[in-house]
Amino acid sequence: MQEIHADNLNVRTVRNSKQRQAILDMLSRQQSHLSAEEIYQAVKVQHPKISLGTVYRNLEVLTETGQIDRTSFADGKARFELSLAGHHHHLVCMKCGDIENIITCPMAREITGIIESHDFRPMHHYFEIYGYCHKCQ
Amino acid sequence: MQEIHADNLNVRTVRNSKQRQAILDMLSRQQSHLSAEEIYQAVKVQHPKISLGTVYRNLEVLTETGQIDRTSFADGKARFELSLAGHHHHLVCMKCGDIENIITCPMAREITGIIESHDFRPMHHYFEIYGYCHKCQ
DNA sequence: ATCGCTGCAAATCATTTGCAGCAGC
DNA sequence: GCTGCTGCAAATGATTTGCAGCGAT
Repeated sequence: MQEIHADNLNVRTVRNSKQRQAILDMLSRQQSHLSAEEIYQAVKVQHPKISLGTVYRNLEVLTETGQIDRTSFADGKARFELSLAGHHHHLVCMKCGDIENIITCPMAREITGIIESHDFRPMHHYFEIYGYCHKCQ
Repeated sequence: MQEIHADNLNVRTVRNSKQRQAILDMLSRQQSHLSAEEIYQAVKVQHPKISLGTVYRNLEVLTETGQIDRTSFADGKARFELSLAGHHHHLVCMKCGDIENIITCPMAREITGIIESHDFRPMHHYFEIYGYCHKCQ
């Protein structure tokens, strides 16, 4: 019988695995925002036996540990990128699908004031702008 | 042989149907943002034979004609509401799931300026704030 | 009489999950 | 050795689509 310490209550140890490392390496070489399927295809080149399920499970762990960011887009797909960039928002091209980051954030004093006047406690937010990039106008 | 006028090139006539009207009626009695499944369940009360496929097809037509607005939320589900409210954004409660509209829009001069300096032509945008509503804090 | 719209069922797409064996620590 | 992680395959959930008949104009 194992003793119960605070340390092993609700604590899941996260191990390293070649697959998780491969996903992370791949995303650091990548500038763009990739869907789970795209990540799967790219990692498969070096790791032919990796499964899409494993990719999804790792994307979730990496999101929880804050190493990557997940964003849901209007097409109903989530896309992922390294967290390095810090907090930012997206310009999504409706023609070529390209996604560019902008570091400007709308959560300014004026807007947080309005939100709090609704008795709402904001935790996070999404701000995605859809339109046409310089190549596609 | 039918003559070809500009009027019937690429123009799809939209007819009225009891099902479409029922969906619209239902949404006007409703204040909240409903998923396709919720709309289906609600309309089924008066229209027991309506199918979920019909609901989806009508939601698409009504969105295209601008009578309703569709928004994709982070849970991967789209939700719908009458267009009456005009342009607005959402406060989404992460506990009870309630969605409140705010008419404040972050697309101010400062931000559109930054976007255009990226050579990007914005068409529309989403701004959703996730957090806790007054009941759930 | 068109042809858009319907119900039904099957198909598709993104994502999740059960399971038995393998692999970090 | 414990237990998290994997590949595989099947399950789930949201949404779409093929089809033959019905209904609005």
